Amino acid sequence: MRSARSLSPHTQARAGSSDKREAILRAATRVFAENGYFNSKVADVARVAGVADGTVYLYFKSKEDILHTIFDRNAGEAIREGRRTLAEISDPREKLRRIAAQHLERLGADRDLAVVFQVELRGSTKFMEEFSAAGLSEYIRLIAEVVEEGQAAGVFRRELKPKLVAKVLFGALDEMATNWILSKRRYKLAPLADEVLEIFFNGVMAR
Amino acid sequence: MRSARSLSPHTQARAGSSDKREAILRAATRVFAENGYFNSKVADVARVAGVADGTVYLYFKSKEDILHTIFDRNAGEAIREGRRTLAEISDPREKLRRIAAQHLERLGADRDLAVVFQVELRGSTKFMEEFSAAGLSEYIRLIAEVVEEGQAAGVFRRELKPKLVAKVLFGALDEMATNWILSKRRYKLAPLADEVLEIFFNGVMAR
DNA sequence: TCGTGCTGAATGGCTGTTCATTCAGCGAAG
DNA sequence: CTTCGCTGAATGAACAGCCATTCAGCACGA
Repeated sequence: MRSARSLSPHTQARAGSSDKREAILRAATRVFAENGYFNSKVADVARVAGVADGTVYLYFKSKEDILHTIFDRNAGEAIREGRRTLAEISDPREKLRRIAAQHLERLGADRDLAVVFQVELRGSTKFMEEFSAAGLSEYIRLIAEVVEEGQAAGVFRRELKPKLVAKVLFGALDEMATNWILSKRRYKLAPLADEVLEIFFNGVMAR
Repeated sequence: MRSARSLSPHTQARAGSSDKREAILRAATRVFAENGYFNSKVADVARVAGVADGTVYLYFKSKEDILHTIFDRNAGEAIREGRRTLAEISDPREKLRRIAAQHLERLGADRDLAVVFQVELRGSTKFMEEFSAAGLSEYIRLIAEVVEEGQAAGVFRRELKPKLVAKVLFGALDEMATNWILSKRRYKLAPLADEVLEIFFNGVMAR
């Protein structure tokens, strides 16, 4: 049922119902991040969320549905934010700078969520494919469009393939995020965006 | 072919024993690639390898041990090959070119193995950490050393951090590999090395 | 009293691992 | 050359524990 939430009109129930769903999602993100999706038990998620095992199934179809929801929510929001940002800027170089910064800021702001995105969602070709089809390819397209725009404007080299350029940038940022997660040393992720872009824009060759 | 029956009557042991082990590793690579590590049953691996379930445990301690062995073998060989190649070349730029080419050639040569490396081994922080500690960090170091060398020689920009430069290159190559796996369209992976390097060396900005 | 959200013990299927058993092939003895 | 134990690699049915999912009932507000 889609609207399992519509409770009594004048109570604060609105918050109650939604609360549990949110609690489960938050708990699942933490539990999946800590133990890995396949090693996580639904019972663990329920315990951390402070609800009974069965309650999880009042809000989600299955364990996998929880993972999907975590992905959909955050990927959707990220792409929406990206488009919004692009609309406000005209310089292609600056557009890429903002996209990269947002990318790393978002992941750097929530380590558990970052782990789920960088690690757990990639743990099987099945997830990878869905995940790739759902959000990743659109994200790459977003970047590639900015590259084309820059090429048209003459700021980016015209002989490069936009899609490939986009993947290179994404791959570099992705690697920063994965390294950050695995690193014992705690450092800020977001500032790396500029360092990556410096290489991406100007290359490593000495002039 | 399976024909590798016991060769000569007196030298059977080595080859025979090794055969089964190899068969299991090959089968596991395929099964893990197809179904994902966590969704693969030991029984499936055994069936594909043409041995009984129990036989798997004569050669491996556990299901996880199989995955580890697949990783150790191939990562070890890749790093050894990398070092060998570096020893034969002096130009840092050419060194990176060869490393990148080998990286993509190796993965492009065996799709199942590539899936295991790009997807299955990253499916949990536990694997990721071991995997990172075991081979990845050494590989990054290998690249970073070449970068330092290039900086000392004045061919690469001295203001860039070698480790970070290495990660950017690795990330870009890694992304090429992952995309290649997920792509329905069949294309050659290895040629992308030069396209990635063109961006990596010279950047995307128009002169 | 009803209705509703929630509970958590019970269920049932699944799968990694074990181990009692089989048997091919070997060397020794005749 | 033939016979005969013996060895240990290989087998695969059975085990044991795990865990996603269900559902009969509970508590509580209206």
